[in-house]
Amino acid sequence: MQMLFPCRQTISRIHTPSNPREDTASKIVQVLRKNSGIDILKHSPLILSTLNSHAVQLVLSNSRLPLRSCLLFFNFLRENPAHKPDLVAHLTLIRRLYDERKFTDIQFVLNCIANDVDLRTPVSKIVSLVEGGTDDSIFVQKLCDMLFRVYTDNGMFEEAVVVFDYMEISGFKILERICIVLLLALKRCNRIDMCFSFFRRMVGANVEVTIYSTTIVIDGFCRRGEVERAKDLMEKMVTKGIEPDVFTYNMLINGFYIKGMVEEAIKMKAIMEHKGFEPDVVTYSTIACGLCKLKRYEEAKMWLFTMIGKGLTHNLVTFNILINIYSKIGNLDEANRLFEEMKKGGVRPDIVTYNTLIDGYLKKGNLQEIMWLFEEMEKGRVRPDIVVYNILINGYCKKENLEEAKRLFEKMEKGGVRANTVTYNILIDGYCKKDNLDEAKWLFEVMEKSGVRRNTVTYNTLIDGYCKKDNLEEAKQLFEEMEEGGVRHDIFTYSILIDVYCKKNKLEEAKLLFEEMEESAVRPNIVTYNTLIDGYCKNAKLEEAERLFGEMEKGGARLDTITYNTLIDAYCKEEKMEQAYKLRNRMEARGVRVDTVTYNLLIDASCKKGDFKEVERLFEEMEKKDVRGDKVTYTILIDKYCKKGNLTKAHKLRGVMEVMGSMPDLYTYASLIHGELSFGKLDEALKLFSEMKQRGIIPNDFTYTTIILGLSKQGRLDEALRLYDEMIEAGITPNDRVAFIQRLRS
DNA sequence: ATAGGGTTAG
Repeated sequence: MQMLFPCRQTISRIHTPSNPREDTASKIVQVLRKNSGIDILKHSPLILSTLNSHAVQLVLSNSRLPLRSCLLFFNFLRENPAHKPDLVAHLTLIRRLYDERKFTDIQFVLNCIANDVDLRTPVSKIVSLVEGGTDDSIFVQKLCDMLFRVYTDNGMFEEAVVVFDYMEISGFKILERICIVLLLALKRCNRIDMCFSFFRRMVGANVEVTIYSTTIVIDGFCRRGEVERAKDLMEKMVTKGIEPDVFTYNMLINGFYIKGMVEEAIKMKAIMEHKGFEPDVVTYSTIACGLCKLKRYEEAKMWLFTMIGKGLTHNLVTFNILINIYSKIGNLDEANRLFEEMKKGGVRPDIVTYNTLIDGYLKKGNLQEIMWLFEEMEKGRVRPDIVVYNILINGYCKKENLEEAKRLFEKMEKGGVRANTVTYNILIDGYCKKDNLDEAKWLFEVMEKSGVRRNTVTYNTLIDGYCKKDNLEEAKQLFEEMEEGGVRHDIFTYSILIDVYCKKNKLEEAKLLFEEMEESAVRPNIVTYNTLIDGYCKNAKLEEAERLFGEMEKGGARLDTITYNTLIDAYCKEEKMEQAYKLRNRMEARGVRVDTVTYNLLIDASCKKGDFKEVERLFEEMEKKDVRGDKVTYTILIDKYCKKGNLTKAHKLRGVMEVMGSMPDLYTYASLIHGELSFGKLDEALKLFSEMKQRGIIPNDFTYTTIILGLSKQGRLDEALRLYDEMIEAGITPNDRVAFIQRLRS
């Protein structure tokens, strides 16, 4: 303990001034008692030259000198390296300050002691120094309280605990109120273990602990994701007669929220009600938020409506959550209505409100509304923050406009808003999805250099990028790098790798990883299962897939649309249409949303069978069930009509799809071009070909090859050659069917 | 309380 307090000086006792230079002291007192005495003293080198520790002590303890003058003198000495006041001087002043109950000033002086290595002294020594002339134990206790507080405020937690120990040994009464300062400070600094151990010391020292301190520790555990431990602590305290209150319950509910355990959070709310506590706005908001995190927006909405129904009023947070819900489910009209309602009700929207709405409108492609929101923000002096930049940069990335995304990124940094981990993650994902792994990896390196922390999402994004590019080596290396760098693998990391193994027909490897995942206590979720089921399906192991599916169903897992679609696809591919329809009906019966993909699978299968009646029936059914066709739906049909030679119908459908808001993509164009060419309509095909390129759709090798062959068949060799070069330029490797071009060249 | 990553169909 002594080590904590380097103490170089030898201290004489305070209250026995045996100073041979009482002269100096009384001279100084005389000067200081005058008006502006301190200024006179500053210009009296003769007096100052005789000043020493004892003289200072005499001056400060002289009751004829007003306290104000003492403080001026003390500060003058502090600013003067030659006359730096020693520990005794500090303590003398403290004693005087205490007599006049100037506690703020005492804290200031104690602060000086704590922050000066030369003065720092063990609490026992300080006490022995002041106790020499006083048996005022209330003063000593008060001094300890304040010293404890000063150490805490300065982040000197170990020193604070030493004071606590001293107080315990001395048999002082330690108030919970004092200890809470340290508990809160430790929690704020994320020193949760120390927070808990100090709490235990409090209990051990018979401090009258209440639910207040207990809740601080519980909150600390919860925030660190240790909600179970928090719950255990609560239960243990209940046996000691300390009952949780609304705050405690809310903290525990928040703990479950952090871990994504909404069901547990809801259970906890029931318990608190059972114990006679009314859930408040925080309780309901936390549960609603937890449901939002799980994308269960309808339930989240219900909870908030229940809250309002109970007469609890909306605040900024609940408005923001509700606006977020409507934004996420795409009902921007309702989100905007709430936005107006909150303003009318006198709740000022904040940066979160604006960001939420901007994100919602961006995903709807409504740029006009976004402009208005930005104008309103400026008027309300709400400054754009990193989150809204990330939203916009992400918008550009998802539209594959990486140039604009990067431009905004640079503009943002020039404007003084620093990119964070999320910003980089967004851009890295953008470049990965654009197949520009070099740029993605470069940004990954830039993060390191600019001191932006790389987290699990960063690694997952890049690993997925490499997996999708078939670069398993790089992916695996990053996976290992995570371990070394202390970045945790999570369910995404495993799912990404399990997927790539499934897709590469390495089912054994996938299963091995699945087991490894369970060992590292990462629980598989619906995505992991869907990935594996698809892996089995596509590797001719339908029975295995069915087995896993049944296991999930029995285990009470929430099977989702993708789970069903994956199996329906497998049945369609094996032409087991009866089974496919049976599953479709089952998903409906279980309340699982039948979506566009489900219909696309059935429509495609019916097309392949040539059962157009069924195709039409399915189309009608989609309309009735309000399932919108997408570009894949239309492309399936367009392809079918092209193959049948009904080009008029195919083009008509292409028109319909654009009216319905689905843009034709690579596959659509490929079908149409192939259709035109098989009827010798080369110019029509060329027109489509340049149209798709104009729209920024990069043709694949199949499209290039088909067009090049079409051109060469009609003797238009120059054009064929030009396209061939264009294809090479685009980085597409030519296949055997156009190898003749090389010979043609030479 | 707002932003980022993994699974299905042509």
